[in-house]
Amino acid sequence: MPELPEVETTRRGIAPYVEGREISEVVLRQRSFRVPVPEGLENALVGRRVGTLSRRAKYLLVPLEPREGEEPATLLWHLGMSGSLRIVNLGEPPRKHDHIDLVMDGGRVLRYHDPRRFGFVDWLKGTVDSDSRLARLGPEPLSETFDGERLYRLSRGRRLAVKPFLMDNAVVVGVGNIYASEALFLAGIDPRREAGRIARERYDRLAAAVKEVLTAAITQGGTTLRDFVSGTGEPGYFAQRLNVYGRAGLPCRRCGAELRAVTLGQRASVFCRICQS
DNA sequence: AAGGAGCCCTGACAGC
DNA sequence: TGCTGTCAGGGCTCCT
Repeated sequence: MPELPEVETTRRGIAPYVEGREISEVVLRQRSFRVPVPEGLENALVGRRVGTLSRRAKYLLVPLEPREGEEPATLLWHLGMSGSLRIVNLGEPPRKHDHIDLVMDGGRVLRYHDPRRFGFVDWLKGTVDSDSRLARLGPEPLSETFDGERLYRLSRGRRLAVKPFLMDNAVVVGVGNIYASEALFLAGIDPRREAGRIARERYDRLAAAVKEVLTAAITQGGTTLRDFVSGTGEPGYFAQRLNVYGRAGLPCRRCGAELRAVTLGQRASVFCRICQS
């Protein structure tokens, strides 16, 4: 599923095929997503040239250069939990759940696929920073502004468990259930522990663990990148490296104890009672 | 005000 | 075999 590393991989993968290209046609086979496709999006896009792609949290930002007399605008694309964007050749027939095509000049097509339709694409006028969804986001996890000191400071007085705290987008973005679980394992912290009662030193370790697991996943994403360009589908490349996520009832890779599952913030949380305290 | 619950959606799987 | 029920997930809104 598209977590931050996969959104980043997607951005890198599609950029060479869309940046600097003009959108010649838009095919919408489905308008109903978590946010409906804005009215008139097709007309607004055709004839626009795509600028340099960027990413914020799990949002992919597609800037559109203005046509004559128009303002710049940006597409805000979220892949939800089952969405993917890939490049296909013009004329390749859509498969089930291939909902949106952006046909680029030169004959390549940016194709959006999303079985569960938890994702969406929205149209931003004006500056990206003014959008309410982006304005309240915390720092990027791989930036210098995210560190143990920030986790420590923001957690004081907070009584919720550390795992949902870490998944709060106001604290740090892009850390979903998988990476929160894995980072807490690497840092040796029990996911049920009250956020406000964790020492500074342990938060230093947690921040480092978040960076470590995300960096490793982005590196692995290189594999996904090639598959996605060649259109052969995505392998479960990261699954083999998971220590706790999806492994409830199985032995801990470090100590052999049976991994336990609890629910925190309506999310399944797997951890090792021996290695995490 | 913090934090929990509900909602959106469909495929995979378990249990009958 | 085919049905029904449950779960998964991010991020938003709505409640207490």
